[in-house]
Amino acid sequence: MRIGEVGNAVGVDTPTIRYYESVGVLPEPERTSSGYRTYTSADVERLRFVNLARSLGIGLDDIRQILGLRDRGETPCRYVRGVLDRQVESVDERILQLQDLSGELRRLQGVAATLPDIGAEDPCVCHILEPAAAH
Amino acid sequence: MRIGEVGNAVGVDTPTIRYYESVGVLPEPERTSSGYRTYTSADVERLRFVNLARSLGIGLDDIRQILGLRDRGETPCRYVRGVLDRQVESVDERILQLQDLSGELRRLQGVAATLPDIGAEDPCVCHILEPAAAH
DNA sequence: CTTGACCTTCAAGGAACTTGAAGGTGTACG
DNA sequence: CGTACACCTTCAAGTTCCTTGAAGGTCAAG
Repeated sequence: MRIGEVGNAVGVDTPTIRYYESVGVLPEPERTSSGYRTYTSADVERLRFVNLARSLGIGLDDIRQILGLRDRGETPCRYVRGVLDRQVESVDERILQLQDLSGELRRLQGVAATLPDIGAEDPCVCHILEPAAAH
Repeated sequence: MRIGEVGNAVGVDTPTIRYYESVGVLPEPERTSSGYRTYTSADVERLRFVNLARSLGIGLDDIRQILGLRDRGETPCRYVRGVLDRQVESVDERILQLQDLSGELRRLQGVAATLPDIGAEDPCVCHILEPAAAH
């Protein structure tokens, strides 16, 4: 299988596959005599795993760790549990931050709807945003 | 006022202030004879505005636009409204994505809690994550 | 006169790709 | 046989918004 087919099969574009290889998340594949990369079905599964883990927001460093443990015949389960715990925590924190942000932005939209445009002679940058600083 | 005082007053560290200057969001300030940057209270207000807008997730390009309009005596209100609309949309979309992600991660935590560690002879990378691909 | 806090510049790093340039390969069609 | 055309190669640089580090100048206090 060539790189484009693999990409289509898994849903990852070709520069990204080469990038994963360059950072050591995927191994260097065999090549045809003309230099094209050729992949086995095991490679495809590995990429599928990487893609899944990325979609869960797991970083390439953690993925490399998990795969490395597995390659050395070890069981990455404990490590994976730790990664999941950290991940849930940071995602939930990020959600709270964004909910605050969304509320504030909507409040400002409301302000913007009732306010006229400021005049050119007005010294403040923006009547919409600046009262927000009063917080 | 020197750069450190300005940073303390607004809550932005000094490399970041220099960075804002380097990308054209803040103007080049006056210097003392020995080369230290000196800021006016107008500069401080401008930085305060930049910091507020950043905390709303508004990008430096948009901020530069808003400030540029203002500097040319124009009223950035219409532009600001557009930025706000785009921002609300993208933040809300991001929240939905993260909520999905959080649910999936919690589901996997549950799976991980009931599963034993895989054995070293097991061919799959991870019993915790891989069933997630069945989605 | 030295210590220490503060300032300067320039360069590189970080996360995870994305984009672009310049060029080789493989195959189907006329 | 030639030539489109899709696909592949490598290397380098760009993206976003800073952060960190190195190497060194300035200034007030003790």
